[in-house]
Amino acid sequence: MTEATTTANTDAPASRSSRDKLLASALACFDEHGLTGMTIEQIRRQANSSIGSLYHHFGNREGLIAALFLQLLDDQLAWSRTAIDAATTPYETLHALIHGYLDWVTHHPVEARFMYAARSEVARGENAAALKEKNRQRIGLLLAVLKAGIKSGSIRSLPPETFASLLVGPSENYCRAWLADRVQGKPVAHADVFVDAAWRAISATPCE
Amino acid sequence: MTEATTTANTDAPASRSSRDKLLASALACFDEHGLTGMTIEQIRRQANSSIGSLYHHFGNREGLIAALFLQLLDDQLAWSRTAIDAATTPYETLHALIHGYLDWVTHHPVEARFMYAARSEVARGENAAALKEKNRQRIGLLLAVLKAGIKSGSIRSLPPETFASLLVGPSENYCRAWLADRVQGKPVAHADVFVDAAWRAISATPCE
DNA sequence: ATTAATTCTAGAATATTATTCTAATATGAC
DNA sequence: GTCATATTAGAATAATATTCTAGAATTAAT
Repeated sequence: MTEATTTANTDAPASRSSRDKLLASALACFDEHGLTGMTIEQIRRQANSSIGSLYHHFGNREGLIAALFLQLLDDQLAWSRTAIDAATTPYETLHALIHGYLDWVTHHPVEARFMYAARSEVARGENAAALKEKNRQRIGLLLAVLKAGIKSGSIRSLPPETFASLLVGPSENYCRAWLADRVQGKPVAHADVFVDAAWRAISATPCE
Repeated sequence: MTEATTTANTDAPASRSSRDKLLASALACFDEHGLTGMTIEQIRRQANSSIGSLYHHFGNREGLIAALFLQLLDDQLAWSRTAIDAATTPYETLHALIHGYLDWVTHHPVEARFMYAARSEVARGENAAALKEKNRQRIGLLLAVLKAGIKSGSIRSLPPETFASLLVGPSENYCRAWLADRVQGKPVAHADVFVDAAWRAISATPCE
């Protein structure tokens, strides 16, 4: 579903593996019925697959949800990876991070809605460790940049565990609101507002 | 469960209605097994109730979850209501709002975890309207204060639909991280950081 | 190419869980 | 007390997840 949603797939539909079709089908069923409403039978039928095949690939319902979640998480990180790696200053890093996040959600609303809905279940299930590891990588990368900024004086000293929340908290909150139809403007349309707010929150000299 | 967690209940346990016992039991089962893992049978047994009673009060599983969610939402709003009403300036309002939120989550971790987990399901179920109405009330109150602030020049002009995210986004994000054991410090311990960040985000003169 | 090992698919059988349904019991109004 | 209504009970049923066994496809080795 990664490929299918991000690019026009040049391969014939039949070339998509059974596993991928099941993941794509799970996402579609989630969109239609919600996380608790979607059933194994629906997913299996829409993927033209069998119960046996589904359980062979994913073990159980939770495994299917976790697999979809982790794949989407990789997608999301890859989306802004290039821009983040190209950034040289803390501000550029922050800009790439937030803009990339807002942009990904704007272009993948169903995927994002699924991730918000599934995260807490994944975090307590069998694959909790895999999720924690990916989180640590992301946070580690970010904290390194910020600590350098603190030393150089461009970023003020704050409790390290609050940095991530200050940076992406407003963006995440707005994305959730958008996906729940509580606000109308696409997330990426407010990128400047959220980048600016993040910079004000952590910059030593926000008014210059 | 509301009473039980916020105050020492002076009534005898038997005085608690069957409905309330079911709600309390649902919360406990959620804590132990997660939203998708908790079963009607578990909830019924822990509440010393019957299947018929449960369905009489809540209609179905979704109704039970929604009832618990909406009750906790009222709890949460009431928690900081006094402080918010007492506030006279935009900064005081903002302070009361954020501090109250962080304080409630800190003192009601299980309830908060449940709310984060259940919100998206409630938002698409039968009780979506009830949730939307409560949200509108909260947002409306807030926007009134902010618009007055913009007119008086103390708050800068921003897209109205981004205000709520700028104010509570970081706090909410941090609370989720805390409840998922990704950070250690209690949310309310960082209240100053988040109040300050919110003020920087929306103030016309953050550096004075 | 043939065999053997492995992976994958199928779907009936089973187990688990949610929900319905009917009857009985309490509660409150008059 | 009698009626009406609300509540409780739990067996019966329906919906759903999971297991299990067998067979088909694929791969690797010779």
